Amino acid sequence: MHETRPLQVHYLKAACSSCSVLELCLPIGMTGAEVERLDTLIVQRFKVKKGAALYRTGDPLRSLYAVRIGSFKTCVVSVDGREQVTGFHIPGEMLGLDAISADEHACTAFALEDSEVCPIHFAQLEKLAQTLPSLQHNLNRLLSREIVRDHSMLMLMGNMNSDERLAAFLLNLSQRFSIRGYSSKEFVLKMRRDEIGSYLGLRLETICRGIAHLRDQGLVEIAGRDVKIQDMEGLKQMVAGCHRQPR
Amino acid sequence: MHETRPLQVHYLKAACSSCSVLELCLPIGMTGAEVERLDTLIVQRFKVKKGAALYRTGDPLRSLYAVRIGSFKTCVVSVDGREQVTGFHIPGEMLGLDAISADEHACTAFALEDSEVCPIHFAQLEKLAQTLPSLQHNLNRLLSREIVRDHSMLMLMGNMNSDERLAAFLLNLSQRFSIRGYSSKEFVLKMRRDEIGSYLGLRLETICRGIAHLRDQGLVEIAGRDVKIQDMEGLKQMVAGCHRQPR
DNA sequence: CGCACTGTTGATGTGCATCAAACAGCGTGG
DNA sequence: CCACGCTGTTTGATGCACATCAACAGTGCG
Repeated sequence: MHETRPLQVHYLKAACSSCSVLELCLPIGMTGAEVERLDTLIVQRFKVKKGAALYRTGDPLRSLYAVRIGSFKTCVVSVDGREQVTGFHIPGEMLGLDAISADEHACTAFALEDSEVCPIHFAQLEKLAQTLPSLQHNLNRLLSREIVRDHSMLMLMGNMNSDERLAAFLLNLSQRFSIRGYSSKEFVLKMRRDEIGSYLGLRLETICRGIAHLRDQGLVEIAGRDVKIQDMEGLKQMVAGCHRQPR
Repeated sequence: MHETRPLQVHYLKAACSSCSVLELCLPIGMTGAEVERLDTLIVQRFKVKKGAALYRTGDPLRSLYAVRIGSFKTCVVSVDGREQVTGFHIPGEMLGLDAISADEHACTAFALEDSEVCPIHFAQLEKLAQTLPSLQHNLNRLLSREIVRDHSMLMLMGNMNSDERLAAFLLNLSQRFSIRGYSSKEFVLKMRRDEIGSYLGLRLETICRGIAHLRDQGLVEIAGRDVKIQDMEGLKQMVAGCHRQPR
């Protein structure tokens, strides 16, 4: 559902000097010299332990973060402490974009496993972007892509039944892994069932049953957190007629 | 739910020269001289008839649009033609931000009534933004604010029951009208029940029943499309404990 | 006036939440 | 080594919120 368009990987330069995944985020389409200037913003990568928060709702916006290794979930939390997962993030994806709105983070980002991020000082990024049109353009696109992604999620929440949501979720993950050079047919879920459930607007039990349904139809093979997609086309068809009542 | 922070109206200049509402969108915090330069981008406002599309999914991105008069809905449409309303837009709000992602519009914008918009040529806007840091910053914030708004909607879709969703919807509209100098307690819904339903992930009948419930509790008085909020605090409490199971 | 569109309300059905119980994996400590 | 507690996953039974189906009322317009 998210990021329906693949990033233009073939347009990339070596990218952000030594980083192996940043080539998938900000520097798309920038020249080597430009990327080197972007490089100066990134003071030092750092690690985040599994379960730890990279930032929390209300924290002042200092940096955006590019995931280098590992994975994160972002969630908004209500007054009474319950959470809605708003996204999962794998290497090459950017965290913290919603903080630009009010100069403070509007959600909390938790590491799903031991992870590593590149902080990108935002004030400096904005400043640099003034002199690098392509950088500015990429930032705009990154922000806009997040909006498109969220609209797809709204479509999912408003119009799809539980099995379709699950299929869409798996397809989306598959696609994102594929872009990053991992297998699109075999991967590992780093999040728990209840986190998938929150993300998709369902209970964890419903996720389990959905998995069973997809398995019964021979579409996937899921054991614990290991996923094997057996019928990609079948999954896609499931999402294509993406309404409660196909009639 | 959306736009939880009011725009900084008191910081404004006369704004976009002669325009009365653009002071609420892009030029926030810009100097008079800067606004005049922004002004050069807006070649001519134009009208959109009720029911007509301002742009459609797949249209190339030429301009962003600021709503000057009237109102719009934006929707994404699935293969089989059904739609999910992703937002409603009133004067001073920007349309088309999701098109930046791929240089083409990712949704369709319909006028809910006879309306008027200011097209802002995007390529020129980006170019101008290079020399006007505050303009660039405002664009970034606009994009980010849309992301925050969408995350609130996801929270709503994932965690609120039908009556709470309706209350949140009315409060949000109220707040936005208030920011724009209209009454926060009395306003007119420009959209149909089924459009509200699509937006909130509910059927139109459920919207009707929700309205009846809020009326029975003495929170609002709704006749047709005329809304009078009678107990703002009561509505807010309804949304505050925003979960299916307050326990 | 007649027709199309929109909104309201009632009756019925169902998809998913909820409640409950059992199981699998896994590290810890006796 | 096994017993254990803990976390996460799976599956079954039941109930409810909302969808669906249906009938009708109000409104506006050619």
